[in-house]
Amino acid sequence: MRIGELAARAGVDVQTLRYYEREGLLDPPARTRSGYRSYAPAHLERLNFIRHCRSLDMALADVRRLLELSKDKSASCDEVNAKVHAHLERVRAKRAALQVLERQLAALDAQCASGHRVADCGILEELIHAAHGEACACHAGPAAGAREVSAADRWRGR
Amino acid sequence: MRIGELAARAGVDVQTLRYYEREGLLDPPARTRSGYRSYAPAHLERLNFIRHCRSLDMALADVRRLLELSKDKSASCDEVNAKVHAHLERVRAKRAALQVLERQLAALDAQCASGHRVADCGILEELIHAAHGEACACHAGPAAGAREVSAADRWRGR
DNA sequence: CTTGACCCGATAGTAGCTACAGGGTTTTGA
DNA sequence: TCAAAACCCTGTAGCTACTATCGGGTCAAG
Repeated sequence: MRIGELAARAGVDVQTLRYYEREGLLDPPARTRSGYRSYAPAHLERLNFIRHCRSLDMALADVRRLLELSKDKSASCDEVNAKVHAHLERVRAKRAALQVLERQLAALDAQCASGHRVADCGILEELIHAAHGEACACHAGPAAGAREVSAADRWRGR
Repeated sequence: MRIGELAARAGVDVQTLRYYEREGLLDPPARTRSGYRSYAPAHLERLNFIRHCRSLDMALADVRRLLELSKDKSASCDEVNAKVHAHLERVRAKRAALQVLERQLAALDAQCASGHRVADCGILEELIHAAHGEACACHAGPAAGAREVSAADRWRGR
């Protein structure tokens, strides 16, 4: 199986496969004489596993570790459980933060009266006004929850 | 006001301010003879506006546009309204996707029986099993909703 | 006059791809 | 038989919104 076929079968981009190989998630396949990658069915299985984990929004580093762990059948699976559980908690936290954010934006969106000029745009006014009250960020205003979104946006990087 | 003070007052990193300046979000301030940045109070106001928009998870490109628009008081505010509304819709979609994801992960997490070895780890088994059923991605399986999360993760980039 | 806190610009790194550029190879069909 | 199209290769740069580090300059206190 050449790279294009594997990519099509798994529904990913060819570039992504080369990227996974570079990152050590997919074993380097055999090569034809002309240097083309030649994949075995096992590669497709592994790739499907990776994509499934990614569809659950797991970090590639975690996926790589799960792949390692799954090789050693006699190893303890505590780490697997912990990883999945920790990931669930992060997703939970992020979803909660987005819920707060959604409410704030909905309120902002509702400010849009029929003012057609920027001069009396309720949204801009609200944005500027809120910005004033928020300076110094040393109190727990309504934006405190949302502020965590930006941080949470990077949770996979930790 | 030097950069350190402005950063402290707005609760951001000094580097972030230099970044905002480079990106055209903050006007270049005056400089002292030795080249230090010297900010006016207006810079703090503007910065607070930016940080408030960011706390609502808006993209910097959108913030930059809002700043431009807010200068011309006689301009139409349709674009402001549209931007905020579109942003709200993206947040809504992402939150919904995360909700689906959360359910899937919770189910996965519940698979963790008391098997202590990888060989009989319910989670790994489930991950591998699900990956099999998912190949080709041409049907709408339970992961279809979650798959949008990864895509949604990049919605700001579009 | 030295120590430490501050500041400068430039560069590189983060996650997970995606999109080139500038080549070589294989397949198809006229 | 040969040309075009479709595929493949490596390497590099781009995306977001920062953050960190480097090597050096400046300033205030003691």
